[in-house]
Amino acid sequence: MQKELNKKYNPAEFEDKLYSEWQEKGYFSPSGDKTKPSFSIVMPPPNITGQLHMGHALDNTMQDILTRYKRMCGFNSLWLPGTDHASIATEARIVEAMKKEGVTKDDIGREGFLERAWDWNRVYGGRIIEQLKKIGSSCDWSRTRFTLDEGCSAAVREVFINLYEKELIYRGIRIINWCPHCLTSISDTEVEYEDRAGSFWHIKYPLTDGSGFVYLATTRPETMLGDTAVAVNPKDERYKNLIGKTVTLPLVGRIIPIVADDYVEPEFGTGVVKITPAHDPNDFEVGTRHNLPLENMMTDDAKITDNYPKYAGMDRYEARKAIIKDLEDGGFLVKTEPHEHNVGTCYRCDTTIEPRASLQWFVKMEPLAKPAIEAVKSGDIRFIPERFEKNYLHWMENIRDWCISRQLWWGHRIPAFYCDECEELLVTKEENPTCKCCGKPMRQDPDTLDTWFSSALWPFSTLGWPNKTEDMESFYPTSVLVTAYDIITFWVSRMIFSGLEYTRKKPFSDVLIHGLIRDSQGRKMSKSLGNGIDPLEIIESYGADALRFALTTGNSPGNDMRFFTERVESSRNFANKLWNAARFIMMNIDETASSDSIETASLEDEDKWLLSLYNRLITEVRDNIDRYELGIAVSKLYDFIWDIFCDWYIELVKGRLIDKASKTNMSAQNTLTYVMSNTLKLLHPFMPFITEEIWQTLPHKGESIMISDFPVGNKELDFPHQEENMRVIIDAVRAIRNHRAEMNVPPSRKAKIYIKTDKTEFFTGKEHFFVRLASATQVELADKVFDDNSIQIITDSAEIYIPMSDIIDTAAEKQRLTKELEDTEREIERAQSKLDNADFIGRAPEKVVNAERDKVNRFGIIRDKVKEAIQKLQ
RNA sequence: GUGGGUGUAGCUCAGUCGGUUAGAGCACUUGCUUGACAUGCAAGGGGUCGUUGGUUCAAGUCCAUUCAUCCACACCA
Repeated sequence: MQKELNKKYNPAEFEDKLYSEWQEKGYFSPSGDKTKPSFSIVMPPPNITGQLHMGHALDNTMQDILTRYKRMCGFNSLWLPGTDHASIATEARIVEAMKKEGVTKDDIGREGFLERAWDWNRVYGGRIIEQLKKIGSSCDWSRTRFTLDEGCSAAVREVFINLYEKELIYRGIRIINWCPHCLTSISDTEVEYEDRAGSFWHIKYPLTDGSGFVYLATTRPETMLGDTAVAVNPKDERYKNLIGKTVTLPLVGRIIPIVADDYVEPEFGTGVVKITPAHDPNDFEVGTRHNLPLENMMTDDAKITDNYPKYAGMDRYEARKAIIKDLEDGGFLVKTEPHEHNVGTCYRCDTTIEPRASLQWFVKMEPLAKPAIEAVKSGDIRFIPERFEKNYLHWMENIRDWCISRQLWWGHRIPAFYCDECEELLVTKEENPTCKCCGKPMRQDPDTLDTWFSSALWPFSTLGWPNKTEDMESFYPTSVLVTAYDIITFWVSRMIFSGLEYTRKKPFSDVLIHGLIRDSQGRKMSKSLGNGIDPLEIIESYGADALRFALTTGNSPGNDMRFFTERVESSRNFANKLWNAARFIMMNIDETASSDSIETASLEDEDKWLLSLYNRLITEVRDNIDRYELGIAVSKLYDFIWDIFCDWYIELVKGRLIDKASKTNMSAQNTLTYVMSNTLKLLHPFMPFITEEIWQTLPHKGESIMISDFPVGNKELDFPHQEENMRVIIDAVRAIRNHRAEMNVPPSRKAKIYIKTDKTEFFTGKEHFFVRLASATQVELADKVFDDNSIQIITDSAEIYIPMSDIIDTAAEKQRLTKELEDTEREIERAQSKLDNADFIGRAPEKVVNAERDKVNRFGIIRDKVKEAIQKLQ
């Protein structure tokens, strides 16, 4: 034997060791065999700010299962890892850290800041990669990428310039979401809305001609400083005469027009709206239609500008109070009522965002969205589960232009240059361009790009695009993208339109969506709640295999899952079971036992039965994984290994194994070894470590289970007759155990059994099973009626008599038999009513009809025998 | 407001193309120092598949209705 398994299953002893062995041997890299089909996954790059959390653990476990499976199936397989610079999140963390040192961005300047950021990446970017290795991720680390590395940056510049030339990127003044804390614009997807209690302030603006007032209401009175009009609906009879007049803005004194616009709903509020084009997206639209000036009344950090000396420097909420007070004092405040409304907040820092007109770069979305919608509608790109297509399509179909410029330093700098002399704008790959008209050096745009701009290119920028690389050739489009549903709009949709636009190909064929891992009460795991469970701690206590198994079992695509430590425990117990089964095998086989083939000619029925079930398992597991039904695949493996292999097969053959002299000893050894070894292969994608450790210990050919061939279904291992035979035997054993348990007969109390059956061929030579598994002392087969003085156990294939009349309670036995008779009759009735139905006979498939006939027959036999048994008792 | 999910055993969840008597883990009851494993073995109890209707030979599964619950998107100043 190669080596022995430790008596105790202790994953910590071998998981890290095996991982480094795999890595050293280069198993994680693609085979490079071009004659084989390719399989590729790009890993959703974790942020360099991050620690591995349960979501990562699930996401990467799923990717690892698929990759290991495909690799074993012979595919030229690549799982490409990497990290994301996470522009805004990382910058915020660094600024925070600097604050503790009393340093600001301005103190150290752009260069100094970027130095710190790269240092940060060196420290924390590597950390998460080490954590990913802990869960067994078999990705090709030699291809590890970073969204801000040389290649990704080149791809970003290429795309930016290309889109600019196609006029799909433009620079302009639009309303954007401004975070006054992060001091940058953010995109619509990065805004989160929450309900907040607020007020509705009703105020009146005097008409300039002194003929009265217009009454309106607002939730943000401080923005009145930026009002450049008041609007009414053109169809609103009440206000028709006001259109074209002007009002004088209270507190400010500015004279502003009353305009007519359909946007105003007469039914809502007073039907009059104050228009603040620089601070509200809808007002901005109205302003554009009516050529209204933009009056920006706030600074970057949401304070009132110097244009309004009375309020200058006040924070927006302070200013609100002051303005309300002044309005009240001036008699302009009519009333205040409570009002709940949705407030947009920054997804990174939770600060209330400020809609703000600002000069930014945008991607024109409509032309890009069209093909992206088509690709999904046509089925070229498939979501699993399908329902997420709707989410995606809904978002794509209502998409607005994407604000991509950020007032941050950590990220891809926008490759646009300005000449301060002649206002020339140049978008170029050059690093220090000069102005075309005046020859002077140009100034680069200080802004960087939205972090998702580079993530959108991830499936191909990581493979070497825009260069025509071998990796692009072999692995693009990628096979499947695995991610959680909360990131479909942020990322998946942007990869789809980017891939289609720049590479003219879809970035991936399948999008496998999983849910979130919640805590045991169903809450999202979050830092603020402190309810997160650290996957690394779980691995330490239970092993990575147990964690992976727990995350996969009972999980189905798209659905959230609660995390219970008990579940990990039961997964660990399963690993322990497998470990001990392997130990048992090791103790009972010789060196000649073989794992790579099986000679079926000399096998016993129970061996063939096991092989037949194992063979079916192969097809089912393959089928389930191919359909991304990982949870189903894994539970089939669990059932087979625990119930079939351990609880039945091993128990069935113990006798043959112990008796080394028996003629059937060797065939039991071979079957055990063969099925165990190959079942390990089926399980390997799910539990890579324990399967490798055991496989290495068993007789095997080849270096590693990781690079062995995934089993293929084999017709020669189908043994329907033996399956039926063993079913009959197992049924009989169960029936005996059941009766004995119900009558509280301890296993130590052995008894003789007599079997009366038509199917003697099923029972002949199987007597020893009853001795071993059903507490029998002696088994007698005979086609005769046995003494009344015994209990009678009835299955569809036999009547079993156990002479124990002295210990049974006749009344209880009669009651039990009566209940059994009733149950049986109910089942017969149910099946018979189907068979009596001409439609059923006519329309149901023959197989189904025969199954029902068979049922009636089987239960009919049982019924008659039970009846007989009851009579005998009387 | 629009769209979507979920509702199955005490708890957490599976349930593939509509087709045997609806499953698992945990929990529970009973028995077992059976030579791999008490992280175990055997036996068992526990379900009107949220409600009501419909389609079908056949519904946990498909359709409609309604209740509960969760989420996404969009928002009226």
